Amino acid sequence: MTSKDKNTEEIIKEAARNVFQREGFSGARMQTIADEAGMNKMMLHYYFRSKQHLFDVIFEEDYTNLMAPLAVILRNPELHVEEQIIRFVRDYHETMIEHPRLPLFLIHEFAKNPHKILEMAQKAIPVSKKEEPAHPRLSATTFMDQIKEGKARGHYNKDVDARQLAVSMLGMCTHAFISRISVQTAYELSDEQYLKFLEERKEHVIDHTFRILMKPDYYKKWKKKYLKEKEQTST
Amino acid sequence: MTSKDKNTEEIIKEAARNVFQREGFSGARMQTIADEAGMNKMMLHYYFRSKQHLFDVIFEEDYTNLMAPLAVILRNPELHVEEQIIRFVRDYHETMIEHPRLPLFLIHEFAKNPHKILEMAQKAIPVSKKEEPAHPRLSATTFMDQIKEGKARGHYNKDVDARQLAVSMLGMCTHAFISRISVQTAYELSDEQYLKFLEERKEHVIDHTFRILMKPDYYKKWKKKYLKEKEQTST
DNA sequence: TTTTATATCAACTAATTGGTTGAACCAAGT
DNA sequence: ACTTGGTTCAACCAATTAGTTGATATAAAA
Repeated sequence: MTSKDKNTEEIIKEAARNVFQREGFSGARMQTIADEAGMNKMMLHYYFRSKQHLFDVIFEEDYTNLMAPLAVILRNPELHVEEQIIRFVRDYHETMIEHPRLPLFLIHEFAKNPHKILEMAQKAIPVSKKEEPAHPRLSATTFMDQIKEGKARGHYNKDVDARQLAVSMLGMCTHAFISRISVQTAYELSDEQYLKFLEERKEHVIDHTFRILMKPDYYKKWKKKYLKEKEQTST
Repeated sequence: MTSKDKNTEEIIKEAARNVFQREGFSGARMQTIADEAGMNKMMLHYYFRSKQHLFDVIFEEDYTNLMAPLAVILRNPELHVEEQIIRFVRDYHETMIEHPRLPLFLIHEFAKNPHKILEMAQKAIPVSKKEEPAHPRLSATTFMDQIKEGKARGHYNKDVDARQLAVSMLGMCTHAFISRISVQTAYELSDEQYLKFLEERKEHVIDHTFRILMKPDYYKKWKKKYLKEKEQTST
């Protein structure tokens, strides 16, 4: 039955996702996945042939569904940098609150197998025609250029480095998820409190990023406008 | 011979360190370690009994020698927060430029085995007497209190959250190391260029952190003082 | 020189773990 | 009823890998 097929396939993927994200590729055991899926080990091979293949399917799915859309925001030439940042940070947090182990999982496997995964990234994020196809890019010229422009207009700090800023922003996003246990232990937070911390963090990271990027006057103006907008959307 | 003993022991540890940091515990193979140490696999067991024990020795060594001293900076009641931040960020970068795989390695193993590693952390960083011994802490009350005081004096932004700031600072520190390949690929940097990027980053992260923390006027004053001091020390 | 303790290795064992087999099951289609 | 197709499983196999053995070298101690 194809309907039941699809179902068990999904069950397996869900279990595999959990185990892989928890243990990494080499730490994961097919038996563990089978157990958590509540079925025989054979099923995994029946539907996905090998551990490697099962992993690839899941990794690619996670990457394309969850990470790639985020990367795309920062390459969207239709959006102003400030809007790019706001959307990226928000979407990032909303996605990762649903998949808290994803950041560390992706980064770890990425580090262990850069070549293979860069290829996948290239497929998942189609490079726009104008750009050099030689090297895959993860963040964007657009982003950089717009910051240059903001400096010229006197809105942004002249001594801020766009590349350094981007790394800082990403770091601020990832760290709360990647180092969850340290943070939770250090601040003695329950799971619910930690969730609240993450929800709040979203707006803090936006704020932090803009404090780095913008000149004080422009920041104040932006903040006022931003708070007003937020109040309108929340009512 | 005890002198030769010490030597081979060090050789093994060095090889193991590399392999473990590269592959993680479950990805590492005893044979690989033996190969990279240029000796028989038996030697590893002769000197360190088991894979787990070898791993523990190295992990604890790395943690106590490299991470613990950094954590201690943020709990030092003798130092002003601003000085704490400057020293932490600098030391962090200097340490990790020497051991670029360490951050991801520690975080990954930490996430896989929080309980065991929290115990180790507790041993490595003796908790000062006044504090509640129940839960191990990674960052500090001192840090928090001083920021409160800075706000009261009107130096720091009232709406900055000390905990959020700490996570942001740590994230800004770690991310350049943890996501090296992404960053290097995105910006198309050679290894030397990446090293330069990291060297520069040190000062950027300090700057970013203070831009988040301080009110514009106070930041300007600090910056002026800071640049003057830097020029003096570099001559 | 002989003894003794440590260090080293090639070859082996034991345990783990990814992957396979062949039989049973089950739900259409005839 | 019975054939056919995909689905499921317990038991098995093969490969990998942590850990051991027993023999040999070496060099200090007697």
